[in-house]
Amino acid sequence: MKIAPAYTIKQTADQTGVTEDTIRYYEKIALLPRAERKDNGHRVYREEDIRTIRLLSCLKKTGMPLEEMRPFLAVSADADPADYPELVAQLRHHRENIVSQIASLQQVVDFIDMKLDEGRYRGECPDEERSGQKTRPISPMEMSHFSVAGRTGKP
Amino acid sequence: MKIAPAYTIKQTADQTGVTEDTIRYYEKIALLPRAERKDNGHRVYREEDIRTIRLLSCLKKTGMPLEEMRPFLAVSADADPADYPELVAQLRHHRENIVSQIASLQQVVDFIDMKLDEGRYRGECPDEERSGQKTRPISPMEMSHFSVAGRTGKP
DNA sequence: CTAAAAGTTGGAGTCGGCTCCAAGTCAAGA
DNA sequence: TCTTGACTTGGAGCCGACTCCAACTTTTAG
Repeated sequence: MKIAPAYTIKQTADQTGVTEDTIRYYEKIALLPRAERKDNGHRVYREEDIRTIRLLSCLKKTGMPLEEMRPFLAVSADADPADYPELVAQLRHHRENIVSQIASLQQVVDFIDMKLDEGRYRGECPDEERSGQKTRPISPMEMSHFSVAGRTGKP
Repeated sequence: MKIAPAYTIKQTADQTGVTEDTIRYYEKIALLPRAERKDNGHRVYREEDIRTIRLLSCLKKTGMPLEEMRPFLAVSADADPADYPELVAQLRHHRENIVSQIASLQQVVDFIDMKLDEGRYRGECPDEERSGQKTRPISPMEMSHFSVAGRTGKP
């Protein structure tokens, strides 16, 4: 049988771009499960852990607070999410958020593009808070032809 | 001639979803220009200001630190960005970041979708840190058919 | 005239997310 | 044997981004 490759915390940090301190911190606040230890107490990481840490780092880049990441990890660690209906609901909810965030980002890109190839323009953001209605689920497809909402400059 | 509509800080807060305190804070740190005042010292906001605040709020949702937003505002306020080549470079740089962030987010969506309709899977994040090479500029188009990078589960 | 509502200021406090110690353990090399 | 280096722990400190407060000035309603 094959041996599963194991990594030190330093190697893990290098591979994920997350610092050792931060990895330990995530473990401390139980965002990551307590890592396996060697006899000398040193942490050992597996491919799976590295993927998990990458996922965290990825979510972090999107501005998600650490507390909101927990549902992702629950799903990431456990076997079947279908066993936890509440978790599934949370995940769906997060999906919506992210999709709408993609739309926001796409608008920022549009904003920049506009600014870069003409002088004056200001894009709008889709705003899930405004008028408390459900976030409209904009599909990634739909998003790509997002048109400019209004213009401010002279005609 | 028409009168330009003006808003109180409260109305502005309501319309943008940014609290009054935060708006004042942004002004304090000069992220927003000092707002026009009425005779009694109360701040007055115009459509333009509201758009600017929405832009900030939009950028914030993406996890961008306030300091990084300044270039956007410079462009937003000034006339022609082409006058400031360094600013243009910064904007392009930010555009790249955002595009790659969109890709990250899309992967998170994929991750969730996978998790939701089968049991176990773990996606990867595109990682600009790893091996210091330039962020590959993934176009929004290209992104929409992002395929799953690898799979861990059953065939 | 008084009271409540909506604003102003400066400054203090809070909270999330690290980041940086100091003190200690262990393993390998000169 | 001594030192170097990679790790461990608990805890303190820091910074960004608010958030709250006290003291004050209007303005509007009753």
